[in-house]
Amino acid sequence: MAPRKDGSTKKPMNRGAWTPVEDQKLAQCIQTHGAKKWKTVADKSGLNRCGKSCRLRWLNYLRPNIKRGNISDEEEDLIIRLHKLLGNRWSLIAGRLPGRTDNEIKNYWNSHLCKKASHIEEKPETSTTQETIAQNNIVEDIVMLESKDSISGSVNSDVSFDVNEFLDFSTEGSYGFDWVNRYLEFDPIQFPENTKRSE
DNA sequence: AACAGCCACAACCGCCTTAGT
DNA sequence: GACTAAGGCGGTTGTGGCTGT
Repeated sequence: MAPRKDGSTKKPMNRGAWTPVEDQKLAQCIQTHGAKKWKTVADKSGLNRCGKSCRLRWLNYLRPNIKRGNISDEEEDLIIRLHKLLGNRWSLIAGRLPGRTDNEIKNYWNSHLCKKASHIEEKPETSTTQETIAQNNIVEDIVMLESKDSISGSVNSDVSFDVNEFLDFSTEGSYGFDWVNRYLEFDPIQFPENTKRSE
């Protein structure tokens, strides 16, 4: 077997499905060391798993407040809309869906929504040039906001929403749908002022 | 009942970015 | 500024379960 790219040529790491015992050990270790120092967590847990693997397991499965399965129609609709805006930026999309992981959304997209979306794509009755330009601006806004998490308040004077509110999905109730409705439910013909920024 | 094909999901891989020195 | 290790992300693969024949 060729040496792994991560440089670990020594003792082989555990791979494959996680056992309940491993989950328990990992959770305990994260409680002690925090969910950030994955190298430390991997070392101290004694699981013989790499940091990456621990991180993935925690983020996708063990993390508290995680929602599993039963993606609602509302969430599904949001995923489709966000994917139309953001493309395969799964982590960004997941950031708008509290309790959902990028991996889960990615899987759900690939297995459920990919065909559905391409169906919709085949008859792009609502896609106008104006809307496309507006959507591109929204994507730029989102990416920019993600990179400016230290800045509070309005980043772009043309964008009339609060950044902290925009990025705060910590509360179960907020759900993150308001902002997207504000963006996505506008009709460029009915609300031409929404597309002004593209001029 | 047995088998093949399909589907869903967990996990891994490799690349890129970021942080630390 | 250069280098290295770790983290983060998207793409891909492996596998178990389900369904149809």
